[in-house]
Amino acid sequence: MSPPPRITITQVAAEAGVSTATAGRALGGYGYTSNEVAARVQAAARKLGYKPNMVARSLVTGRSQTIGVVAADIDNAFYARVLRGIGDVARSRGFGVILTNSDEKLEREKEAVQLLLEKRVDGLIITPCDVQGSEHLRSLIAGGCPTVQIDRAAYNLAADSVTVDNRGSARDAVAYLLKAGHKRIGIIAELEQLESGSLEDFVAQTAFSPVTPQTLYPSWQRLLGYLDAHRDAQIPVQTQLIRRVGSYSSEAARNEAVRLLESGHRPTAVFTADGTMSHGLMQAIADLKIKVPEHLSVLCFDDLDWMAFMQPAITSVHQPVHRIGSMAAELLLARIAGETSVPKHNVLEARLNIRDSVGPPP
Amino acid sequence: MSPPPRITITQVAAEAGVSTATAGRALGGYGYTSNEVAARVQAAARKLGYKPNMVARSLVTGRSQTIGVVAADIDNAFYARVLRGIGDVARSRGFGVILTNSDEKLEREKEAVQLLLEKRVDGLIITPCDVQGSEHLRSLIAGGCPTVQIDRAAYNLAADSVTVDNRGSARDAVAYLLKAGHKRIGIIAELEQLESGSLEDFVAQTAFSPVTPQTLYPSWQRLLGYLDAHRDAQIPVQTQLIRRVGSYSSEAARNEAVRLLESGHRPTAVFTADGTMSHGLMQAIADLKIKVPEHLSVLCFDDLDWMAFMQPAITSVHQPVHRIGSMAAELLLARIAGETSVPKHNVLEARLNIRDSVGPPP
DNA sequence: CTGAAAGCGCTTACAG
DNA sequence: CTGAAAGCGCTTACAG
Repeated sequence: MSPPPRITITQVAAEAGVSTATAGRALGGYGYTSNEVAARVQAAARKLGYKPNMVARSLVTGRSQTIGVVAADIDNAFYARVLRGIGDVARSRGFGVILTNSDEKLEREKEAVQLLLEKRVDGLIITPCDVQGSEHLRSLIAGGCPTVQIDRAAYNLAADSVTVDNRGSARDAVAYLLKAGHKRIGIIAELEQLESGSLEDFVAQTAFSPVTPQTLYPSWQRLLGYLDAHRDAQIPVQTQLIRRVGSYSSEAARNEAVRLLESGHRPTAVFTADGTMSHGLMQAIADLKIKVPEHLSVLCFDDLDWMAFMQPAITSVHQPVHRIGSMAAELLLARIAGETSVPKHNVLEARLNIRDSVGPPP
Repeated sequence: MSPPPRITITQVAAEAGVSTATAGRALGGYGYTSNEVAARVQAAARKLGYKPNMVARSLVTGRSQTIGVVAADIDNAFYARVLRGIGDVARSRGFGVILTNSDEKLEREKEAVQLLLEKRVDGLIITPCDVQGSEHLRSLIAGGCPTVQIDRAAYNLAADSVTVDNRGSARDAVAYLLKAGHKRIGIIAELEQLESGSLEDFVAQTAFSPVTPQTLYPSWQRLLGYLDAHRDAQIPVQTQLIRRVGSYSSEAARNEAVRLLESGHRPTAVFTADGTMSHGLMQAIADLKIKVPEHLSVLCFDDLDWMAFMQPAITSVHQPVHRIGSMAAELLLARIAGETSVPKHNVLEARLNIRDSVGPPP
């Protein structure tokens, strides 16, 4: 009933009649061993049911064969799929994955990074929840911990990143709606933090000078694409059609969407800037019993083709989410293995998934 | 540019002018220290930027403050949410979580368990992919590793489990459809493995003797509930309405649903036994342009209220998925802390989420 | 309350 | 190719 004592390499060595050093070499895949001795040691290990203790190995080698992940929220389908990509790569390379959630809270993120550091991960993949205040990330990297950012890239941080072309894909999506004849296109997006100035300032300012998108969060970058498309088509932007939800909450998005659709300025089409916003819009449409696309055209950022199951079908922008994860993991493992080229910002293309459902304005 | 050397407790001790033992006591939260010394050590630690090395601590204490999770597929919303529950509890108790995927493959599951064992997790939470052939789990537990099963419980395994009342909730759901007047109710479920005998045998057999549900997979248990409801209502079961998809694939479910809905025996209502099957059915309904509930009533097992956004709304069975995860984690942590009562099979209730959409048969 | 010593289970130079 | 010794960074008895 009591847990049987674990077998150590010392016991295997004794059983095989060799030193622990030799047993280690025969079992651990390092150093040289004669075939004869190796076989004897392996037989002894099998006989005793020896399992290596990676904790001890980590202590001496200084490497844990583990990567840490700080996701915003694993219960969000985007991160779930990203994690799948990470996990697939990690498994194939014999690495473990430690998962934490930040909930977009800086405090949580710091705690998570702290935990991962104490557990001595060999590197980490993170969704920085604040692209400005990333002092702890800076010191992390200064401390020599390989780090890959995902979905966002903190300003001025010398770390790799894997993101999607937010601005370009949003531009394409909105251009598609404009081309179908829509002139009043709503946008529902998170758009929480802005370094300074109001939304109106932001819109006015970008009409003249191109903003550096590096400093912006994905939702702001997607808004930029929305503005780009309007400028290209020479259609004026109406700020009351731009709706800031303020958080990644489908409930909040639903409320904001209802307000937009019930306002006196009801758009003829709506663009949602991420899967959560899309979720909220769908609820609002169901609440208000609006027919798509007869009464309203919809173009969703739809990470996982959820919306594809909706009746009627809607047009969507599809991100290569699994690829984001696998690419980040591959990059990180390369860094861990000693790849020392300068940090790269990898931007993946999103795909506009045309269906039969963007109609002309009613 | 080179990674600055890590600070160890030895250096902190030197800086504070005490022994490493004392420094450890002041920093590690064990043993006694005078306030004066503790303060001096903490000051030294802060000054040098000391971060404890949990790997070293683990080696000596034999505990890693980490739990391992073997999920079938983190990209499945069910597991993503379960993992959220696990992660929330783990974080609040200072534990890390190592995640692995088995993809319902026994080989993968074994590798995953092996990895977790080598990393010396303090316990693990697992979705056994085979409720019969669980020899490796048996030896795991014999080895003294606290283990909690989730979603399924392997036959005759002396380990805790957290599952939902599959049979009861399916019975209630199907009874609801029967009460609305439906007599031809299709069921779409995974129903892959069966110990022995055909589906027909299974149905015939349960008409007389109650099967022990412990030995069954969730999808079979839900089929049992389907059969229960029919027996209670004295409505004969038609086996051609029972569709075995054979895997947790929404694509396969879609094909099977199309076949069911295009067959000469088209049902007036369909019950889907899990989120993936529900997904597939929705696609089939869109493919065939079937109107719900005018042409077909639908009752879905809908873990995450995905279906709730569908137009029109459908009735669903909602599982307490986050709770499954948090409960499993709490149970596991209690075991790790030394709780030694006999293993418990915890069965959570699923909630029938009535909407306005189950109509009478057309 | 504090320190010297031993030890957790491995790997790593260093001799041979 | 193999072994004796030292050491990774902590914690744990054991004295004092």
